[in-house]
Amino acid sequence: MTVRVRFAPSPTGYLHLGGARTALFNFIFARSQNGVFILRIEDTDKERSKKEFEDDILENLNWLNLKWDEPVIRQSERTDLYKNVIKQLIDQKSAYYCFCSKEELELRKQEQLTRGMTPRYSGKCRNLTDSEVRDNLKKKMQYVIRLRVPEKIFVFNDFLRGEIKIDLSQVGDFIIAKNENEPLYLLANTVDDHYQGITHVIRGEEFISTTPKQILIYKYLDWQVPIFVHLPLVLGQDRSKLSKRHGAKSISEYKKEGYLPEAILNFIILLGWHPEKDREIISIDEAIKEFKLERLNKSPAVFNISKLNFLNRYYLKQKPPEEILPLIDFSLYGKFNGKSLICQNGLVYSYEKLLKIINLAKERSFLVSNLLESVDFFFKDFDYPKGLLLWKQVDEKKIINNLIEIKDKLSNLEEEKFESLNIKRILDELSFSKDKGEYFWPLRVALSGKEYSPAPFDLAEIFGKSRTIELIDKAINLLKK
RNA sequence: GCCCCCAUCGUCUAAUGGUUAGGACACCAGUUUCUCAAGCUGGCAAUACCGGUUCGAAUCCGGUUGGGGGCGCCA
Repeated sequence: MTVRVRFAPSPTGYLHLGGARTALFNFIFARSQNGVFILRIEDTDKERSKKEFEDDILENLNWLNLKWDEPVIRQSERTDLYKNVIKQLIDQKSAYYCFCSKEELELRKQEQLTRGMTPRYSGKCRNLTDSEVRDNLKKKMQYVIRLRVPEKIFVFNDFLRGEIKIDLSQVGDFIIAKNENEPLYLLANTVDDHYQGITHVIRGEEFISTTPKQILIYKYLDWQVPIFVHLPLVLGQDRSKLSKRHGAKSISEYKKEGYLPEAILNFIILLGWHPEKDREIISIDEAIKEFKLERLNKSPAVFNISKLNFLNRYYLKQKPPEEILPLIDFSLYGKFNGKSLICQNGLVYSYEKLLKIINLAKERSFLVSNLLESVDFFFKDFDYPKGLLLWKQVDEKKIINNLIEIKDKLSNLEEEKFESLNIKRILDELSFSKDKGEYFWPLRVALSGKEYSPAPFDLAEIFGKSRTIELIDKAINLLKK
């Protein structure tokens, strides 16, 4: 039998890390079994469902490269299907009309709660006769449709947790539809899982307690019950469920901040699953090869940003600069036309030079969004305090002298040899048997204006001969003042 | 309050009856270096508690405690 699994989000919020993780486990399981991964949008709640959220979910699943195999199903487009099932359940007396008012129910619920009981429906409308129901409907009384729940101990099997026992007498007859045309989650979800031939329901642990209710629907309709796999939850730093309402960041926010999809996927797959050997860096393709449902964890995982940051740095370092370049927003630094960058101060950087800059910068940042911050001196005129040029206790005159020496040597270096290796050699020769800092430090400050930066010879190559000389002159003049 | 789930370093986790309880992140130190970052080397750090089963328990069983989830005409 072909494995068929689904990710079934409701479009009532942006796709967040927890949702992406559920989608990922479904996706990986499907791929590992040569199965089918389905995306279903559960938009039965017309009040809260928004197109904006649906678009966000689709867009970000695509960005994460979690591609679904069949056209997207929207519950709002399948009302006929639910209608038939609701009718059948009523006809066979598995479900019934309930005319109790919301106020009445709320009152009873509060009463039960204060008495320390689990709130449940009394079953007041359970045994209304057909004619009573007809009369009430004729009178246009407000109603809902409830499922008849037997009072017995119900046992079901969870793939990870084994047998779970729930006392149905504590559950009570629950609402499956607002009316003949409007199913609620519990019903719509079950009907779709059945008609879409879902074999494994892989979803969050928060659904464990509703599972018996859903299985009851399967039983009433004589449908094959799928295998249930309840994933442990992802908890926030405060150890509560990571959810939209708790301000969990959306995937699109992570994207905007400069996280790479590879890093996010690697991060979330380790939340509740681990490959057999001690391995932290794992791609989705590798994970698919060795994925086994059995190795899924049962305990919740606390979300921890520093590991995500570590992974992002790792993947950023691995990524060739030409793949990073298109991800960068150059508008902060000048006009980028796809080939070269023209800075506000008139400096121009070719595509090749931008790649070199990215190579230097990616060692110093773990996010794409602030990648160029550490090397912004390339793109603008900058100032720095005179004292920054000084190295240890070496006096100003010596530093001026050294900068002049460097300048002379570099001036003599031919344009086409103005490369990092050659420049480094010159600096090494000048500082031979001396404290290297006397030469490297002031040049580095002259070229970057910063206390911390990449190596001066790398900066010089990218700046090019004339800009390098210009910046050295600027430093010398600053010292002479 | 009631029901359900869970329990190994601060965090993510490995070890499915026999290991000095392993790895990764974070943190700290050393190394490299003109600076920063990266890299490399090392260090700190855990089986929640109490009983039981067993020659032997992180692992199996019971209880306690702690954490989480659910108890909607939300999903």
